[in-house]
Amino acid sequence: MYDTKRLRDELPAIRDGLRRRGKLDVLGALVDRAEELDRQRRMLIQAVEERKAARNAASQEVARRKKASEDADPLIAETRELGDSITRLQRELGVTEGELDEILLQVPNIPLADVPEGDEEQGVVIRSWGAPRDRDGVRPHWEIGERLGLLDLPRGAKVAGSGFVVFRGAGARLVRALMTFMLDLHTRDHAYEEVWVPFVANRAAMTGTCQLPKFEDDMYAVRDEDLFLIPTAEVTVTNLYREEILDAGAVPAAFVAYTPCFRREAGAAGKDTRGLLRLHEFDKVELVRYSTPEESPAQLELLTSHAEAVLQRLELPYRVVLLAGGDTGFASAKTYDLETWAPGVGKWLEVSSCSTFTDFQARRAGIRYRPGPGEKPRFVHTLNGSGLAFPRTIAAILEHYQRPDGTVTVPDALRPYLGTGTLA
RNA sequence: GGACAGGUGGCCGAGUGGUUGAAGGCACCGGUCUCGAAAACCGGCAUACCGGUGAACCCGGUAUCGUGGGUUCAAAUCCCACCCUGUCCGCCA
Repeated sequence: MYDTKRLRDELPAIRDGLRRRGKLDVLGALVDRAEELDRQRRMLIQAVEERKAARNAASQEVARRKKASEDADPLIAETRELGDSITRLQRELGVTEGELDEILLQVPNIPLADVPEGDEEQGVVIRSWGAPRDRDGVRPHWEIGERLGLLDLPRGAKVAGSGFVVFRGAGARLVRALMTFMLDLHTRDHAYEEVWVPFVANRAAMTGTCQLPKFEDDMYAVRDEDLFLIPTAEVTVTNLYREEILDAGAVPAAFVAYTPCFRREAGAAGKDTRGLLRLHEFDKVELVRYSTPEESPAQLELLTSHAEAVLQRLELPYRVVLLAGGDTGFASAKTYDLETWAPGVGKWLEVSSCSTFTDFQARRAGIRYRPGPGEKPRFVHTLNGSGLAFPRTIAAILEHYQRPDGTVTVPDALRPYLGTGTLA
C-alpha cells in the first residue's frame, strides 16, 4: 500500500507499474481520483489544524484567566463554537480519508524494472536444473500414492471435504520427513532462525501482509473470532515485527517456519485439482527475510537460491520462471516461480514462489529499521518464498522416482529422515 | 469462563482535569576532562502528518500516554466499550 506522500511523489512510476501489470485501464482512473482526494485531504487538514491551534491557545488563556480569577466565560463560549467547527471539518476529513484509503488498498505494488510486461505467457524461464524425465510409462502420483497406501483422498474428503487429503503410513512419515529435512537445511546451511508461529492470524496481521481486505473471500475465517486460518506462514512470520523499529544490526533478518496453509481457493475449482495439485489445506516450509532497500535485489536472489537448494538436494529437475507483471502477485514487485517437472501428470508444478515486496508490505505493516543512531527510521524490504510446498513436492517425488513396478525410490537426502530407501 | 489488579517514551518509573510530549533514573549519542579508559560534568536523545520551495538541514503547527468512542473551553488524568498482561478460581491437552 502506498501512503499519500508516495502517491504524490511517484505517480508516474505507479501509473507505469499499473501499465506493466495490464491494470492501467482498470485502476488508472482510481489513482487519479486518489490524487484529487489527497488534495482535498490536505486542505481539510490545514483547516482543522488551524482551528485546533486557535483552540489550544484559547484554552491556555482560559486557564490563565481562571488562575488570575478573571472572567473566562465569554472566551469559553467562543471556543465552544470553534470546537463545533472542528468537529464538522473532522467528520468531512474522515469521509475523505476513508475513500482515499479504500483506493490506496486496491493499488498493487510497482513491478521492478526487469519484470517483463504482459501476462502468464510472458513469464521467462531464466534457468533450468536437472533433466526432466520422459513421461512414458509414468503413472500420476495419485495412482501410485493410493496403490502404495500413502494417500487416502476419499477419506480426506469424508472428514473435511474435497480438497483435503489424508496421508498415511509411509506417506504420513514422508510429510514429517520433508518438514524436518527442509527446516534442517535452512537453519544449518542457510542460517535461518527457525520460528514456530500461530496458524491463525488476526485482521491486523492479515492486512499487514496484504491478504486483506482484497482477498478476504479466499480465507477461512474462525467463527465468532476475528481470526483467519493463515493461507501462508508469510502472514504470521512477516508480521512478527509489525509496528516496530528494528536496530540496524537486526537487518537482514531471516526466518524459516513450517506451517499448514489454508486456502478456500474460491472459484478455482476445475483447474489442476486432481490428486495433490491443489488443496484447501497443505503444508509448507516458508522462508521470510527482512532486508535494507539497497540489498533487497540481492536478497531475492539469495532467497531463491535457498529454495532451489531444496530441489537440488532432492535431485528433482526444475526451472526458474521470472513472472511477468500481469502474473505477479498484488503485493509483489518481482517473483520467481520454481517449477519442478512431474512426468506422471506431464506438467511443471509450481512448488515455490519467491518474491520481493520491496517496502509495500512494510509500509502497510509498519516494519522499519533505524540505519544508525539518531538517523530516521526507514521501511525494511520484505521477501519470502516457499522452501518448499509439500504436496506438489510429494507429487513430483512419486512421479520422478517411480520405478516400472510402481514402487518409488526415496531421494538420498530424505533417507535418514524416512528410514527407508524405497516406498513400496 | 469468573474475580481482582494493571497497561505512560528503547527500558524502569512519576504524574487523577489547565504552559505535561510528558518529572526522575537507566541505556544510547556528542562534548569537556584524560596518554587512553572509567568516573564526574555539560548538551542531545520518540513517531507520524500538514505547512514554510520540490529535496536535505532547519522552523512553525497538529496528533499520539493499550485501542476506539464520549464528556469538557481544555483529558495521560473523568465516563463507556473493546484488546492485552499479571494473580487467584474453574476447566482442560
